[in-house]
Amino acid sequence: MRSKAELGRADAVACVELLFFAYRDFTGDADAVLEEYGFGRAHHRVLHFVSRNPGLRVAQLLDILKITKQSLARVLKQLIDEGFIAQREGAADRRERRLYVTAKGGKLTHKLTTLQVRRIEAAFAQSGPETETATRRFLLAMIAEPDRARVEALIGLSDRGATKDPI
Amino acid sequence: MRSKAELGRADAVACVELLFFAYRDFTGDADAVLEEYGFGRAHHRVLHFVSRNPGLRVAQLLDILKITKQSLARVLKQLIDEGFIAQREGAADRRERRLYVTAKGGKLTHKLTTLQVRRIEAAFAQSGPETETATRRFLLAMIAEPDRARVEALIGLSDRGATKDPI
DNA sequence: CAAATAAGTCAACATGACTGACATAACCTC
DNA sequence: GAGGTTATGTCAGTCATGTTGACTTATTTG
Repeated sequence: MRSKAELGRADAVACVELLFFAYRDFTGDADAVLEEYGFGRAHHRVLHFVSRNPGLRVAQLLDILKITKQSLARVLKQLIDEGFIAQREGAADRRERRLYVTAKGGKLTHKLTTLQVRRIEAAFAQSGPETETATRRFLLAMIAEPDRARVEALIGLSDRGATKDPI
Repeated sequence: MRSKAELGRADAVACVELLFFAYRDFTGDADAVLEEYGFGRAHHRVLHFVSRNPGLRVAQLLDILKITKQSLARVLKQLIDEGFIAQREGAADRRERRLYVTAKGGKLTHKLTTLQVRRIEAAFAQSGPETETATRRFLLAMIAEPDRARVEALIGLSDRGATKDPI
């Protein structure tokens, strides 16, 4: 029992390690499946965000992922060439290449998401369902502004709607 | 209000994204400092775990990091050459090269840890101190066995003792 | 002494980041 | 309509960090 609401350094260090191991295993499930397709985590991120935001522009995706367009180009090209992602000209601005997952891409994304969702659900089942709200508030608070607001809006939307799965 | 204690898929997907963004920003603070030293995240991980477990054997470190010894060799050699980590022969078994942070290495580790701890503390301050226990339980539950037990023991120890900072 | 173990090393390779420079098409503004 | 801006794509080279496979050395253990 510490007197203050403040964390001891040791407690915070524990969280550092928890985050490291939790994230490593969180991504591990999907990594294994991706390997079968010859894809990596970079492909997964692209699939995920395109699937979640159909019609996403390349520039927006770059902003979300915080990588350079040269880095994105390689994985995006592969995903397009192999038919997981499709591009369509923007209706208003024909310079834009709006990104969409194809049926094939949506299927893979769904498979990957399901793995991650399962681990999260299993974790909450074990830690107690009441830990969900707290965890979400903490994770959101960990995100640096100005992304926090954007993420809040992103997940805020999906919280309400029906299961708007990408496929 | 969902009728069950079960998460909706949309809620779990929200957690997927929260984890992605939270982890990205969590590591970002330290990455910036590491760059000044010409180090990367790999060096940070080595420093962290050696600092937390003085006298760690190479084989144990490999097991924690789940990388090959050839991968470790490169970063470890740099850290040793530049005086951040020291090796000492095992007392009982002279084949072992027990790893320790030097004063220099401890200082850097402390600096990096402080950055991460600050973000975590700021996050809890914002999400409410009552979210701490819940978050820690969730993160622990996210870790796959058999690591979960090991991590539990690791942080369990440090939870109690006085601030056993590595330097 | 032989075998197993702890660690180190050499070489080659893959992935996914990066910088910098430049190309193309479409839009916008004067 | 010319000229600048924007969205995107691409070429070329580099770096960090991971991989496999093969082999060495020192030491402990059976």
